[in-house]
Amino acid sequence: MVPTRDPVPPRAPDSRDKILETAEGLFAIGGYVGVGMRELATTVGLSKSALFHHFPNKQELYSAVLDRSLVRIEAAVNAVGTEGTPEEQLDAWIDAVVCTLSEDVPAGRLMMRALVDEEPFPAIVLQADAGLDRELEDFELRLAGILERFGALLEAGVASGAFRPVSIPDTLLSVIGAITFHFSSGELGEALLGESVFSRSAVERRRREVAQFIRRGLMA
Amino acid sequence: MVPTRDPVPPRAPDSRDKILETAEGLFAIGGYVGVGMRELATTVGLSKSALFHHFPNKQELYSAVLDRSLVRIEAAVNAVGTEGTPEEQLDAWIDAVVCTLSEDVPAGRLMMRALVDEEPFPAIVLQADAGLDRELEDFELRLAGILERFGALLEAGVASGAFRPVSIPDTLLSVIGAITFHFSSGELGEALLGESVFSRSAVERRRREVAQFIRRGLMA
DNA sequence: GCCTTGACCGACCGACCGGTCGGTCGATAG
DNA sequence: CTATCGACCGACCGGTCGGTCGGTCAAGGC
Repeated sequence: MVPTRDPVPPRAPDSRDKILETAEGLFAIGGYVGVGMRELATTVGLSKSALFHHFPNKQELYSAVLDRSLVRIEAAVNAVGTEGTPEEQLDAWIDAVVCTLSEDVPAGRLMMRALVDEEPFPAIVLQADAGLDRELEDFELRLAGILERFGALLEAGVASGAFRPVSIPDTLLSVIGAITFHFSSGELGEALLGESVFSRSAVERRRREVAQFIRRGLMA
Repeated sequence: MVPTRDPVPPRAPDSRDKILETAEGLFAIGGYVGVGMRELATTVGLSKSALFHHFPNKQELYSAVLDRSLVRIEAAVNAVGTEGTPEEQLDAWIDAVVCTLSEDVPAGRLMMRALVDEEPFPAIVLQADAGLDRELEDFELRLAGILERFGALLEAGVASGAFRPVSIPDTLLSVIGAITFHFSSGELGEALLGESVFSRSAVERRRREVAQFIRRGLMA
C-alpha cells in the first residue's frame, strides 16, 4: 500500500451533496410522495436525468437523505460520551439533540415524517432476530443504535435509583415525541410561540424548557 | 314551525359517513398526497365519481376527515369539565385524549400528519387578529379552541403554584408531541413495545406512564 | 492521436393523478 | 303516469409521475 492519501480523485463532485442537501429541504416540507424528481432537479439546477445518474431511483435517494440527517444526530450524541451520572448524561443527550435539530432546520420534520410513514423499522426489536425478510436500511439500523444506547442510559438511571421505575419504551416514545415534534410543528409552533421555533430566543428557551420537563418527568 | 322532528329525510344516506371513515384510515397511512381518489373509491366500494358527488374536491374531503377526527377529541375533553384542582384537570385531560386516540386508531397519525404538513394553522394567534388573508378551516379553529383551553388550564396551574412557572407554548408543544407521537409511531412503537401500541395492555400502561411523565414534568 | 469514463441532458414511455360530463336508475311528489 | 331529484356510474380529459434511453461533452490515460 502506497501512502497516497486518497485513492479516489481527491474531491468527489459536489453535485451529489447538493442534491442531498436540496432534497432534505424539499422532502421535509412535502414528504416523500409530495416531492417530484422534476421539482427536485430544477431546484438543484440539474436535469431530472442527472438525479438518476447519481441515485438509482427515488427510494434510494430518499433513504440517503434520511440517513444523512440521522448521521448528524448520531454524531452529536456520540460526542456526549459515557461519563457522568445518568442525570448529567440525560441532560447532555437532550441538549445535543435539541441543538442539532435547531441547526439542521429540515431534520426534525424529516425525521417525524419518516417515523410516521408506515414503511420503517421492524428493526430495533432485532438485535438477535434472524427471520427478517426485509433487509434493513442504513437509516433504520442507525436509529436502532441510537435508541438502544438511549434506552440503556435510561435503564442505568432507573437501576441506580436516579430515575423513577418508568417503562423504557414508553419513555423513549414520550421523549422522541416531545423533542422532535417541537421542531416539526411548523406553523402551529410559530403561531403558539409568536416567533419561529428556530429563532435564537426560541431555541434558547426550548433547551431549558424541554430539558427541565423531561428531567423532572423522570426524576425519582 | 311545525314540531316535526326531522325536516330532512329521517336518515341521511351513510355513504358519506362510510367515505369519511374509510378516508380517515387511508389518509392516516398514506397522507394527503399518498391516497388517490380511485383507491379511496374502490376501498369504499363506490365509483370515483360518487366521491365527487358527495364532496366538491379532494381538499374538502380531507378537511372533513380531519375535522371529524378532531370533533371526537374535542368531545372527550369537553366532557372533562372545569371542576377540580389544576392537577386533577390535567390528569383528566391527558386521560381523555389518550383514551380517544387509543380507540380511534387512525386519529393520532392523521393529526400528526396534519400538524407536520406545512399547510395549517395561522390560527390560534388570531383571537383578535384581523388581517388574515386566508379563511380558516373548521379544523384549525377547532384545534385553536382546544389548545386555548388547555393553555388556560396550564396557566391557572402556574398561577396557583401547582405547576412550575413553565413556558405555556413550549409545554403545549411538548405535551402534544409526547401524547400524539406515541399513537403515530406505527412500526417503531410496535418494535419498541413488543406489541401494538393499540393493544389493551399497551394502552393501559400508556395511560399511567404518560400521565405520570407529564404531571411530574409540570409539578412545582 | 484515440479511447474510456463519468457527468449530464432532452425526448420519450406507460401509469396514474384529480376532476368533468353525460347519462342511468329507483324513490318520491304531484 | 309523469316529472323531479339525489345517488351513482363509465368514459374521458389534460397533466404529472417515476423511470429509461440514446447521445453529447470534457477530462485523463496510454
